[in-house]
Amino acid sequence: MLTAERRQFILELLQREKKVLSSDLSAVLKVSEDTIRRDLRELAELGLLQRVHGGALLTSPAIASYADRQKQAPKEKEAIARTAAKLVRPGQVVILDGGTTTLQVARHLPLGLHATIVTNSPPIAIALADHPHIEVVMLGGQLYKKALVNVGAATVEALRMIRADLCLLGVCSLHPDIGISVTNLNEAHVKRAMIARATEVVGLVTAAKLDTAASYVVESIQALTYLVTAPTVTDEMLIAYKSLGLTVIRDEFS
Amino acid sequence: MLTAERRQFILELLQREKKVLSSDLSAVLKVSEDTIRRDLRELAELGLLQRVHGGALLTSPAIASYADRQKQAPKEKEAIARTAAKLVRPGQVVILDGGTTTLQVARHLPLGLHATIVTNSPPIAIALADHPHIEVVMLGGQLYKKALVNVGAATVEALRMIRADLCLLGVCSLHPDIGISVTNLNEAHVKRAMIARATEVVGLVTAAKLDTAASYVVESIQALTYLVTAPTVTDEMLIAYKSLGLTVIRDEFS
DNA sequence: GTACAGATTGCACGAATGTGCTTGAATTCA
DNA sequence: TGAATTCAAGCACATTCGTGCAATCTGTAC
Repeated sequence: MLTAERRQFILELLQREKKVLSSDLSAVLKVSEDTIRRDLRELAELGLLQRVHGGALLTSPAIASYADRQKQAPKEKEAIARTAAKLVRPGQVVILDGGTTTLQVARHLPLGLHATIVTNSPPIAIALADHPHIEVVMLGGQLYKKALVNVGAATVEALRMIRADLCLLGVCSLHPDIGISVTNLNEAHVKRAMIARATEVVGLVTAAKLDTAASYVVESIQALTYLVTAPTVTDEMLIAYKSLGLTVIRDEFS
Repeated sequence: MLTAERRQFILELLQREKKVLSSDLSAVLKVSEDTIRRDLRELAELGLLQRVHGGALLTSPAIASYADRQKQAPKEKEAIARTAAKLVRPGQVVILDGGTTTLQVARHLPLGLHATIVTNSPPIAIALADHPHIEVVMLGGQLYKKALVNVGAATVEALRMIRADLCLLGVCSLHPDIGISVTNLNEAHVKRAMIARATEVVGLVTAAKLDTAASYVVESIQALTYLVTAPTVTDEMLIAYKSLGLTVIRDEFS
């Protein structure tokens, strides 16, 4: 195994596990701990990980907490993301909201797909950077650090220039009567603008977010064209939404 | 076997195996390792593979150039970045250009610093997300994947709303007569707009970029207030720049 | 056919890189 | 505090790399 290859492996493992131990890596990769330490030191110098006694952690606390959320129900999110990614047609202009589920969508877009992705999320932009045929348009604004998305008047204003075919919206809370709601007013404004600028709107929602509400209301349920949810959600939970005219898409168990 | 034919074979094998070893290729193709190394070097220059010690790896072309550049002279870049980070005063609004050196600047800003950072680089925005007292303003635009920065009319337009105290500019090429130049026209437009919107402009430049020029000229040397460069650069190399009125800052050896 | 320029290749040699080991210092934990 | 682990620095060894140089091959012009 080549040195560069080994380091790439370490980074990938770190991405998945959130932390790595020198001793484990030494055993798994069958090289001395010295070599592992050298690897970790050099990767840390490049800013690709954070060196700590005994191993290494993901780069920054903020990204780590972001990574934490990424670990919450990853299976469910991935299933939703995979299904949602199939809704994107070649040549479309798609607004991709920020969030951990939508980040998964970005990762699951087929490599051959030609499309334009408009997003307010720096991590999504970076994730799409090595996608050969996707044009990425980034919406500027103030960075809302907790969610790693750009928000504010600049973001809403930039959206006024966009006329998209599809909007994939990460939904924090969904309730039949209250509608789509979030915990941050700026995010609400941006999501509302995104909905307004797309022909079809898809809500991505995990089971835990169904029938909940937060402080700031984005739009009513009718603003959504499709609802993509996990296979674990029962039909019963969805009756109220279907009766409001929503088309519900659930992935088969994979 | 023709040279072109051999290189084609290398690329195909790489596509299948994800990696190739110089020694293996030498044996299979019955040529010396020197020839293989030459092949790999030239293919890497074309961006068709990623050269590593011992062989080559498959690469996603867009992001590869960025990853490569991150590995070039990291020590020197860090020294420059550390020095440049000291120029930021509390409370200032600072435009931080994209690039590998400026990313290091972001990482070296003191944790206690209160400031606003305006940037067109998603990686810089993410790097600053865990900084407790820095407000991050992201400039939108089209993502230029090779450098991971946003460019285009939207970026320039967004800058018109900004009036910054300081601009830290990653300089690709610097020449006493030609000025600051870059390899991409859109980048040139953005850098020019950044310079125009800041009271003081700092150029960050590694030794290899001094006295070079690229296709698109951003501004003359006089547009810069300060030039930050590495301790390895000799006084002699800087005479021409100093005589143009530039204040040159070199870090002490660390 | 002959001469010549340019490209390609293999070889030699010194430099750079990667690895494991040893030693002594630093860190962590009981 | 003491013991165990982890770390950094230095050393030796093997591999890989880059460069300069000479030999070979290719195509072109005369």
